[in-house]
Amino acid sequence: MSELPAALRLPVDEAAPALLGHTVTVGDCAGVIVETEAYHETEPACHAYVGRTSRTEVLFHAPGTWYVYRSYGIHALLNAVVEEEGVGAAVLIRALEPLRGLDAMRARRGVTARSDFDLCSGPGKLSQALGFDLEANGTDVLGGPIRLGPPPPGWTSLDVLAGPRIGITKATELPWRFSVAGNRHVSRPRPAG
DNA sequence: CATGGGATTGACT
DNA sequence: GTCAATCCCATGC
Repeated sequence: MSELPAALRLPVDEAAPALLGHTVTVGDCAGVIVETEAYHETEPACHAYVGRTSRTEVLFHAPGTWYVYRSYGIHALLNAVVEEEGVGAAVLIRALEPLRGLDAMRARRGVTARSDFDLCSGPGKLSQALGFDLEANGTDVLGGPIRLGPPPPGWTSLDVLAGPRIGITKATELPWRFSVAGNRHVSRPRPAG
Protein backbone atom coordinates (compact mmCIF):
# COMPACT_ATOMS: atom_id res chain seq x y z
CA MET A 1 0.00 0.00 0.00
CA SER A 2 1.31 3.40 -0.94
CA GLU A 3 0.39 6.56 0.92
CA LEU A 4 -0.59 9.94 -0.44
CA PRO A 5 2.62 11.98 -0.70
CA ALA A 6 2.85 14.51 2.13
CA ALA A 7 3.59 17.23 -0.45
CA LEU A 8 -0.06 17.10 -1.56
CA ARG A 9 -1.18 18.15 1.93
CA LEU A 10 0.68 21.47 1.74
CA PRO A 11 -0.65 24.84 0.52
CA VAL A 12 -0.30 24.91 -3.26
CA ASP A 13 2.68 27.30 -3.35
CA GLU A 14 4.55 24.89 -1.06
CA ALA A 15 3.19 21.73 -2.65
CA ALA A 16 4.52 22.71 -6.09
CA PRO A 17 8.22 22.86 -5.10
CA ALA A 18 7.75 19.90 -2.71
CA LEU A 19 6.58 17.68 -5.60
CA LEU A 20 9.88 18.12 -7.44
CA GLY A 21 11.74 14.81 -7.38
CA HIS A 22 8.57 12.70 -7.11
CA THR A 23 7.88 10.12 -9.81
CA VAL A 24 5.04 9.86 -12.31
CA THR A 25 4.38 6.39 -13.73
CA VAL A 26 2.08 5.30 -16.55
CA GLY A 27 2.32 1.61 -17.44
CA ASP A 28 5.98 0.81 -18.07
CA CYS A 29 6.97 4.47 -18.46
CA ALA A 30 8.15 6.66 -15.61
CA GLY A 31 9.78 10.04 -15.06
CA VAL A 32 10.92 12.30 -12.23
CA ILE A 33 9.17 15.66 -11.83
CA VAL A 34 11.69 18.46 -12.49
CA GLU A 35 9.35 21.43 -13.10
CA THR A 36 5.98 22.51 -11.64
CA GLU A 37 3.71 25.51 -11.34
CA ALA A 38 1.16 26.43 -8.65
CA TYR A 39 -2.40 27.57 -9.41
CA HIS A 40 -4.94 28.76 -6.82
CA GLU A 41 -8.58 29.86 -7.06
CA THR A 42 -7.77 33.26 -5.55
CA GLU A 43 -5.67 34.36 -8.57
CA PRO A 44 -7.04 34.87 -12.11
CA ALA A 45 -4.58 32.64 -13.96
CA CYS A 46 -6.17 29.61 -12.27
CA HIS A 47 -9.06 27.88 -14.03
CA ALA A 48 -10.80 27.64 -10.64
CA TYR A 49 -10.91 31.46 -10.43
CA VAL A 50 -14.35 31.36 -12.11
CA GLY A 51 -15.69 28.98 -9.46
CA ARG A 52 -17.13 25.50 -9.83
CA THR A 53 -18.10 24.65 -13.40
CA SER A 54 -18.13 21.37 -15.31
CA ARG A 55 -14.56 22.11 -16.38
CA THR A 56 -13.20 23.12 -12.97
CA GLU A 57 -15.15 20.66 -10.83
CA VAL A 58 -12.17 18.34 -10.28
CA LEU A 59 -10.00 21.23 -9.05
CA PHE A 60 -12.23 21.50 -5.99
CA HIS A 61 -11.86 17.85 -5.05
CA ALA A 62 -9.75 16.56 -2.17
CA PRO A 63 -5.98 16.18 -2.68
CA GLY A 64 -4.96 13.06 -4.56
CA THR A 65 -6.86 13.54 -7.83
CA TRP A 66 -5.48 14.37 -11.27
CA TYR A 67 -6.91 17.35 -13.18
CA VAL A 68 -6.26 16.83 -16.90
CA TYR A 69 -7.52 19.35 -19.46
CA ARG A 70 -7.01 20.16 -23.13
CA SER A 71 -4.81 23.11 -23.91
CA TYR A 72 -4.92 24.97 -27.24
CA GLY A 73 -7.12 22.20 -28.60
CA ILE A 74 -4.11 19.94 -28.86
CA HIS A 75 -2.34 19.03 -25.66
CA ALA A 76 -3.39 17.30 -22.43
CA LEU A 77 -1.95 19.05 -19.37
CA LEU A 78 -1.49 17.20 -16.08
CA ASN A 79 -2.17 18.73 -12.67
CA ALA A 80 -2.26 17.29 -9.16
CA VAL A 81 -5.17 18.66 -7.11
CA VAL A 82 -4.14 19.97 -3.70
CA GLU A 83 -5.60 21.79 -0.66
CA GLU A 84 -8.75 20.85 1.16
CA GLU A 85 -12.01 19.72 -0.40
CA GLY A 86 -13.90 22.75 -1.72
CA VAL A 87 -10.77 24.84 -2.45
CA GLY A 88 -9.74 25.03 -6.11
CA ALA A 89 -5.97 24.57 -6.32
CA ALA A 90 -3.58 22.39 -8.30
CA VAL A 91 0.06 21.85 -9.23
CA LEU A 92 0.77 21.77 -12.98
CA ILE A 93 3.38 19.12 -13.85
CA ARG A 94 5.46 20.91 -16.50
CA ALA A 95 8.44 18.61 -17.09
CA LEU A 96 9.87 15.20 -16.24
CA GLU A 97 13.30 13.63 -16.45
CA PRO A 98 12.63 10.30 -18.20
CA LEU A 99 13.39 7.34 -15.95
CA ARG A 100 11.95 4.17 -17.53
CA GLY A 101 10.29 3.22 -20.79
CA LEU A 102 12.25 5.63 -22.96
CA ASP A 103 11.73 3.54 -26.10
CA ALA A 104 7.95 3.79 -25.76
CA MET A 105 8.26 7.52 -25.10
CA ARG A 106 10.39 8.01 -28.24
CA ALA A 107 7.86 6.02 -30.28
CA ARG A 108 4.95 8.16 -29.10
CA ARG A 109 6.81 11.47 -29.43
CA GLY A 110 7.99 10.67 -32.95
CA VAL A 111 10.72 12.26 -35.00
CA THR A 112 10.17 15.73 -33.51
CA ALA A 113 11.90 14.55 -30.35
CA ARG A 114 15.47 14.75 -31.60
CA SER A 115 16.97 13.85 -28.24
CA ASP A 116 15.91 12.47 -24.88
CA PHE A 117 15.79 16.07 -23.65
CA ASP A 118 12.79 16.60 -25.96
CA LEU A 119 10.76 13.70 -24.58
CA CYS A 120 9.16 15.24 -21.47
CA SER A 121 10.51 18.82 -21.34
CA GLY A 122 7.09 20.49 -21.43
CA PRO A 123 3.55 19.86 -20.13
CA GLY A 124 2.19 18.83 -23.54
CA LYS A 125 5.23 16.75 -24.37
CA LEU A 126 5.13 14.63 -21.24
CA SER A 127 1.46 13.70 -21.72
CA GLN A 128 2.25 12.55 -25.26
CA ALA A 129 5.37 10.68 -24.12
CA LEU A 130 3.54 8.87 -21.32
CA GLY A 131 0.51 8.22 -23.49
CA PHE A 132 -2.40 9.56 -21.43
CA ASP A 133 -5.26 11.84 -22.43
CA LEU A 134 -8.31 13.60 -21.02
CA GLU A 135 -9.79 10.27 -19.94
CA ALA A 136 -7.41 10.50 -16.98
CA ASN A 137 -9.20 13.60 -15.66
CA GLY A 138 -10.57 12.95 -12.18
CA THR A 139 -8.61 9.73 -11.64
CA ASP A 140 -6.74 8.96 -8.43
CA VAL A 141 -3.00 9.69 -8.14
CA LEU A 142 -2.39 6.37 -6.38
CA GLY A 143 -4.94 3.90 -7.74
CA GLY A 144 -5.51 5.26 -11.25
CA PRO A 145 -3.70 4.92 -14.59
CA ILE A 146 -1.24 7.71 -13.71
CA ARG A 147 0.57 7.05 -10.46
CA LEU A 148 2.42 9.55 -8.29
CA GLY A 149 5.27 8.09 -6.25
CA PRO A 150 7.95 9.23 -3.80
CA PRO A 151 11.37 10.49 -4.94
CA PRO A 152 13.91 7.82 -5.92
CA PRO A 153 17.27 7.69 -4.09
CA GLY A 154 19.29 10.81 -4.87
CA TRP A 155 16.21 12.91 -5.62
CA THR A 156 15.73 14.45 -2.17
CA SER A 157 16.92 17.83 -0.84
CA LEU A 158 16.92 19.31 -4.34
CA ASP A 159 18.16 22.79 -5.19
CA VAL A 160 14.96 24.57 -6.30
CA LEU A 161 14.63 27.65 -8.53
CA ALA A 162 11.50 29.86 -8.41
CA GLY A 163 10.34 32.31 -11.06
CA PRO A 164 7.27 33.65 -12.90
CA ARG A 165 4.88 31.19 -14.54
CA ILE A 166 4.93 30.51 -18.27
CA GLY A 167 2.33 31.14 -20.97
CA ILE A 168 -0.19 33.08 -18.90
CA THR A 169 -1.39 36.69 -19.18
CA LYS A 170 -2.78 37.24 -15.68
CA ALA A 171 -1.10 37.23 -12.26
CA THR A 172 2.28 37.02 -13.96
CA GLU A 173 3.92 38.63 -10.94
CA LEU A 174 3.61 35.52 -8.78
CA PRO A 175 6.87 33.50 -8.61
CA TRP A 176 5.01 30.21 -8.78
CA ARG A 177 7.07 28.31 -11.32
CA PHE A 178 9.51 25.90 -9.68
CA SER A 179 12.26 23.77 -11.16
CA VAL A 180 15.23 21.62 -10.21
CA ALA A 181 18.26 23.91 -10.55
CA GLY A 182 20.43 23.04 -13.54
CA ASN A 183 18.27 20.15 -14.75
CA ARG A 184 18.34 19.91 -18.55
CA HIS A 185 14.86 18.39 -18.84
CA VAL A 186 13.17 21.64 -17.72
CA SER A 187 11.04 23.37 -20.40
CA ARG A 188 11.97 26.56 -22.24
CA PRO A 189 12.46 29.31 -21.45
CA ARG A 190 14.82 28.18 -18.72
CA PRO A 191 14.25 29.96 -15.42
CA ALA A 192 16.99 32.39 -14.43
CA GLY A 193 19.51 31.08 -11.95
C1' DC B 1 -26.81 28.56 -30.19
C1' DA B 2 -22.35 31.34 -31.71
C1' DT B 3 -18.25 32.97 -30.40
C1' DG B 4 -13.63 33.52 -28.56
C1' DG B 5 -9.78 32.42 -25.88
C1' DG B 6 -6.24 29.66 -24.19
C1' DA B 7 -1.40 26.80 -18.03
C1' DT B 8 1.64 24.68 -26.04
C1' DT B 9 4.28 22.98 -29.59
C1' DG B 10 6.69 22.64 -33.84
C1' DA B 11 7.48 24.46 -38.35
C1' DC B 12 8.91 28.14 -40.79
C1' DT B 13 11.09 33.23 -42.10
C1' DG C 1 11.74 36.01 -34.28
C1' DT C 2 6.51 34.78 -36.17
C1' DC C 3 2.48 31.88 -36.60
C1' DA C 4 -1.03 28.18 -37.27
C1' DA C 5 -3.11 23.90 -35.54
C1' DT C 6 -7.34 22.47 -33.02
C1' DC C 7 -11.08 21.62 -29.36
C1' DC C 8 -13.11 22.21 -24.96
C1' DC C 9 -15.87 25.04 -22.54
C1' DA C 10 -17.23 29.65 -20.42
C1' DT C 11 -19.66 33.35 -21.69
C1' DG C 12 -23.15 36.14 -23.86
C1' DC C 13 -26.98 36.86 -26.92
